Amino acid sequence: MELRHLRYFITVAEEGHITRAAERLGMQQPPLSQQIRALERELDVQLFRRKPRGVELTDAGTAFLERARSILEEVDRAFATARRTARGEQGRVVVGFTGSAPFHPFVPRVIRAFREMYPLVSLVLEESGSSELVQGLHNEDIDAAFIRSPVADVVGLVVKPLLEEDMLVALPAGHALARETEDRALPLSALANEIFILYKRPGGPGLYDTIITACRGAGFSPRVGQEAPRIISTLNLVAAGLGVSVVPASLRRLQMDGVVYRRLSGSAELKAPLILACRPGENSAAVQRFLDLVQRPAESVASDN
Amino acid sequence: MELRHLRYFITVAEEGHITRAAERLGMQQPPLSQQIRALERELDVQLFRRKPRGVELTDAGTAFLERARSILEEVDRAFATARRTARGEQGRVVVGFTGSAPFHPFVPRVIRAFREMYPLVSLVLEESGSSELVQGLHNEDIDAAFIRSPVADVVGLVVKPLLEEDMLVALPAGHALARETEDRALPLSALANEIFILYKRPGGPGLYDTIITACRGAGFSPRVGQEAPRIISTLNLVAAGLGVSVVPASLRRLQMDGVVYRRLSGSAELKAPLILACRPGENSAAVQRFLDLVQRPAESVASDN
DNA sequence: ACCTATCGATATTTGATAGATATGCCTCGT
DNA sequence: ACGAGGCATATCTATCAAATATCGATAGGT
Repeated sequence: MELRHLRYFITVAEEGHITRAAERLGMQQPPLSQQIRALERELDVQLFRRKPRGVELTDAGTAFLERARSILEEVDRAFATARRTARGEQGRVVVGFTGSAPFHPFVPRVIRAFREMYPLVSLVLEESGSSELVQGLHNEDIDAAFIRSPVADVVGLVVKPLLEEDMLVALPAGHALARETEDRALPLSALANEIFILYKRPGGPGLYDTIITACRGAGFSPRVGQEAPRIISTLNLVAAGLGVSVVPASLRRLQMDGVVYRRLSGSAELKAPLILACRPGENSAAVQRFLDLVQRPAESVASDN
Repeated sequence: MELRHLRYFITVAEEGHITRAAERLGMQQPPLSQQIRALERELDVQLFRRKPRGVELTDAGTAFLERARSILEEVDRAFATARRTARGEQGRVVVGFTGSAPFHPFVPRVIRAFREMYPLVSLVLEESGSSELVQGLHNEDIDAAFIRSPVADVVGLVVKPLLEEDMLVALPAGHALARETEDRALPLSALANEIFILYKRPGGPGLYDTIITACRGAGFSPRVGQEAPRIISTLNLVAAGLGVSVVPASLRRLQMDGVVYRRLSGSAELKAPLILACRPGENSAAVQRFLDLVQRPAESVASDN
């Protein structure tokens, strides 16, 4: 059996008339009669009762008609699905991000834009640590990740800097340096005697190294206090008065009681990058759409905090 | 597109290898390659990535594979449905019966047997008055009906007597005739002075006429009291002491408080028939199965009450 | 690094079969 | 009774699926 038989059968059933159906199908009556008979022979079921004026569905024919229609519909749907999947309009994209990434407005903005442009793509979001994200990319558990800094084991991954943002110092509310006018930039060297609460990623260098290096550049070697497993937890420690921290500017959105942010000056190298990591080649079209969308406006949006 | 393309596609997807798939399909590799390409061309979607050793589904191909499989399954189901419907193993049968019919064990027995033999046929049961049932047969609302007596407007319907059963007299519990030993038959003439509560069917002769005729044959003209719209309601009136009634023997199963049944003698013609009515020709196979099943064992079961 | 086996693509031929043409036969309506 | 309408049958044609032969690319062995 072929779909042709179903198409013919449906038309004949709808017309109740082989000759008219043949006309509608753009063919002659005899071959249509033959194909219908061939279908009946294969089914070993009489689908039509031949009447002197036209044909009429048998009960078996009626039952078959329903099914035949739904089969053709499903064929159409299968076509549409394949095409949409090929075009990246349908499918699944798993996006990972570190805890600090979504605070930069770029990330939620681009995710929202993607959902609007490709509503049929199911977008799975996963927050996790940078090393887990990199691992996830290798395992093909995730397709793309927003991370904060170049990672060690990114060999075999594509890493694209999206934007850089300034870093702020986060001070406990009662701190001496927090009393000054907030919007005046603080020289990094002013923090020489502070205890630093830093986010230390287990596997490889992150913002940690960036900060240490910047401090050295400002002429002091920072005293590092407690380390926290996630950026947000460092702020909890700052709020508790255990020290100061240096965090990406977008974290300012996270208004925590007991934490005051101040801009830093004289440390041009103290920037927090936002990086997109993905697997090279072999990405599904939907993933490719996502990557394109993320990178295209990245330049224009750039660092508008 | 034809089902052939789907069959080929699925096999290639499963083998990941065109040459092996061709082998499994009992054909050569080049035509299979061509058909796959033709499918891709029609879809305008690449379904396979050609690798040096075999082929590999693309994401679109994976999405399409699922659908393709379910389409072929649905085709199989459509075939099975058509065949079963043709054989009468699937479909719908609407059976009507008058209120008194199901009390004869033959009716529930045959219905149960049908359900067991043809579990895929949805059997709809409808209790209704004889004239409504006849009307329903004409309107094609019902396919077969168990009725009690030859009906007037059965023209155009097939009417098949299934069995005959004796009739009993139903007496009020306190009645003089009810005091005698119950299992001794009562001559019909003994009821000469009783008031008869009879079921009077609006459209045509029924048991009503049978009873009147039998009484005349026994030498008296019955005094007819209240008439009830359904046989069972006559028994309510009997229980209330408003008179006696004559009902099919199977109604004995309906043990009502205040009603006593006695056999009748000397009235061979006083029989209650059970009749199967249906439309001539043009019945669905499932209905035909039902009619066959009802009539085949009807002779053997006959009148075992 | 080269050579060879593997496997898909391409080119050409063959064959099956869907479809066209011509005609027959049955039924209904006039 | 006759003609028109409509499906079936018979025969022919053309298309397209499949077979055969060959090419080309790649991976893996030596």
